[in-house]
Amino acid sequence: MALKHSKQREMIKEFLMTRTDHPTADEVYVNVRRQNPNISLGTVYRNLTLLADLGEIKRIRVGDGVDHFDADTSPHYHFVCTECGRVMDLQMKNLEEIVTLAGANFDGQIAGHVTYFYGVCGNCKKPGTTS
Amino acid sequence: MALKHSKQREMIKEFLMTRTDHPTADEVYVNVRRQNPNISLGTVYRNLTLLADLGEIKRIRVGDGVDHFDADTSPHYHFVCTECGRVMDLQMKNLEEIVTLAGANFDGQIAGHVTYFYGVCGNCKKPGTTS
DNA sequence: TAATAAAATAGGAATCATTACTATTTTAAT
DNA sequence: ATTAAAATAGTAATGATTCCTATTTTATTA
Repeated sequence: MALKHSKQREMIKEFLMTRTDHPTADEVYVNVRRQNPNISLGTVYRNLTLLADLGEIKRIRVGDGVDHFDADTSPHYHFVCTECGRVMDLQMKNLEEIVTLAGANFDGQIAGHVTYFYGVCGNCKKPGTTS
Repeated sequence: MALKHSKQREMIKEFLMTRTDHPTADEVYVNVRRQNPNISLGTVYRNLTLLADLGEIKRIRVGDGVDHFDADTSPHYHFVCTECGRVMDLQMKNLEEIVTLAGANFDGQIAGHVTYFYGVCGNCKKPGTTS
């Protein structure tokens, strides 16, 4: 833990660590405001970006137009439910080898890949379960 | 070709078909305006969305905050250059089998995957080449 | 401990991509 | 030719995110 965090930054990181789903900046804002009603949305954004730059959290983009954040920085994949929009973790091995495949007929230098999966989550599959 | 396209819609699709890179809505707008200086940005957006919904073009999201569009609707992967931001095609086999891997320890129904690669493109690799 | 400097905040304004709205025009159908 | 449907241009609205600035908090130093 190189940098000493401000109170609000610590709060934001703590909150993220309690969550296995992957909140958006606004969700972080709404929740953290319960402990600190004065915190501003700008502060949430600034600190999420800072934490992501430090590598202490991860920014997740799954094409829904909103950034999600994850306190688990270990490499893993995500699933987005096309019904409820939730983003959840997937238990599966890393696919780094596909970078080699991708580089085989390509001129440039491939540094990495982004992969996520989509479909209907376990909750939405069960009819009548609106949660 | 089920639906008869309007003049501007046809123009947009034609333009996309001439491009192997993957223009954004604004790039489409700027270019198509050369043939029809009166076309509005709203029309470009509306028709790109319509064409994508019809399956005649594909919307590509590579996490740069802007949608790109591709007239090639066959399944293939993309590469984003972290230097110049360009989005280009990759020559490689489809990885649909990873959906099975992803579904192995997952509760829901996985319908598909999104994968793209990033790194430095051939052009940006060569130092001094600013193009 | 008081004074000074640096870092961070709250709150609001600005930005940028995209979508929505509406009066008008174009195209199709009768 | 008349009427109805579809699409457009142009502009306003939206929503996520970033930027700006006066003020506050925290750290540093004498």
